[in-house]
Amino acid sequence: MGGDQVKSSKPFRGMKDVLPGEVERRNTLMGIVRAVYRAHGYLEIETPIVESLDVLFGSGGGENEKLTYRLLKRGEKLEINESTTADDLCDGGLRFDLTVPLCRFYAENMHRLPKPFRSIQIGPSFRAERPQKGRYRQFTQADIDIIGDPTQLAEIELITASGHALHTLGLTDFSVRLNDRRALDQILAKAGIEEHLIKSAQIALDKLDKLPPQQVVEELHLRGVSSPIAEGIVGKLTQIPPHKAIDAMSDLGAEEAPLFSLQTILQHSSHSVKGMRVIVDPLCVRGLGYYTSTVFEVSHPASQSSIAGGGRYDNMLSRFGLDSPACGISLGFDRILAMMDEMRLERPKGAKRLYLIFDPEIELDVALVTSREYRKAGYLVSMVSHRRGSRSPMKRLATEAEELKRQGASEEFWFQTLGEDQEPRLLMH
RNA sequence: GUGAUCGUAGCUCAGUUGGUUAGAGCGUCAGAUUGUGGCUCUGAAGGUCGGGGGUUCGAAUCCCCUCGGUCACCCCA
Repeated sequence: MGGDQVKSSKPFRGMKDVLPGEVERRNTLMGIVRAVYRAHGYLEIETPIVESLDVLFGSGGGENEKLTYRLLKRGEKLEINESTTADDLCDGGLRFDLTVPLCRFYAENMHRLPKPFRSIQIGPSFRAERPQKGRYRQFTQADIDIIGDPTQLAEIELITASGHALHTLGLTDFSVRLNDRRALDQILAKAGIEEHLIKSAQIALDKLDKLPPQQVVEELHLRGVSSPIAEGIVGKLTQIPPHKAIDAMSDLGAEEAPLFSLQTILQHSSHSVKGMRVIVDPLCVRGLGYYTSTVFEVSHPASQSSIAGGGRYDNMLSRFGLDSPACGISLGFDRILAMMDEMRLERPKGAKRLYLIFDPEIELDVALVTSREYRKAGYLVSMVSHRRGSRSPMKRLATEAEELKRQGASEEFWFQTLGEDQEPRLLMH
């Protein structure tokens, strides 16, 4: 080490350290989500954070390729001199979501899995984007997926379970926007938009809930849609009354199959969770290319960006030679946490943390026995060594407890000084 | 990836038109005091002013580059 310059201790760009109090809180909330999902019959799995680029870019990669962290080949396979493109140098990458790995996992292990398979996956994904509020380069997703159910029952179950999870976290007033890509495709085709522009046009139309219509018309034009068509379609789509979306979509040229599907999902999921609103929104698009029909997005007034999203991706398993329908929804865990922080939602009381203050010179044995008893009784016990007569540790303990609470911990803090107190006394809650 | 903005002690920030040894509060450490624990008093430690280069007699302060944070776009959890 001698002579080396001191290294920066900051985390890598876009990455975050997580402090003890935050971890407490994350674990608590994650536990709630996990418990709700398990109660709905889902089974938790884990997949590696690294997948081969072949798997990750299986189809239409597009935007994903840019956002993927790649792993250099190792050893002799790494031929820097003869390689010309990044992809020649790399064979693996960090997953950018949990859906692609799930499909690979299912294809590999389906013989040992129930059918249909309801999975839970909670873990980090990585995207090489420029960091921003509510956008990190590493972020935690909590996914549930159903593989092997082609009916709308899958969507209904997913919406119900994730709504239930959000509700159990203490959230209300969130809404699920629901759409079917096939319907929007049909509407746009009917409106005269050329086949190859439909995808692009949808991305522009997705912004209608944030931008003024005129701006969206301009963007459509930039993307190659002629002005009269752009104005026409924007005009019609913005006039759709929320409660008659399905009828309106039918009038605009959407066919029966997707509309019936939407109707079924809407009907059975809209009253399934208290505090959750489900609406059909013909403008809900979602960027990921792999969705085939149903898409949904969950938003909350306290968060600018969506807090969950998902949809049906019936073709993805075909990458692995399977012909299975699949559908899933992903909670943006970090976003939900950040939002709940800002809302200053009341937190459920956590465990009791006890500082057991003792004099190491005369009471070590008593302290060890006592702390074991308190642990058995359910306390989280920290032994605090403090020589009798020296400065009281109370201030330090109080300050540290406050810091933990600031970070997000929700436990009660207790203390007991051996030789003085007969029982734990409340420090703060 | 494009654009904007910011970056001073562990934390929150001051720092006047560039001018002598860069400040405060909180926290930390030491000592004193306090008979109901986190009070009070005194003192101390702690800063390559994100990093590098330039302009200048002289830069935290002006210019360039770079790294990092924040925000918008893109896209998305």
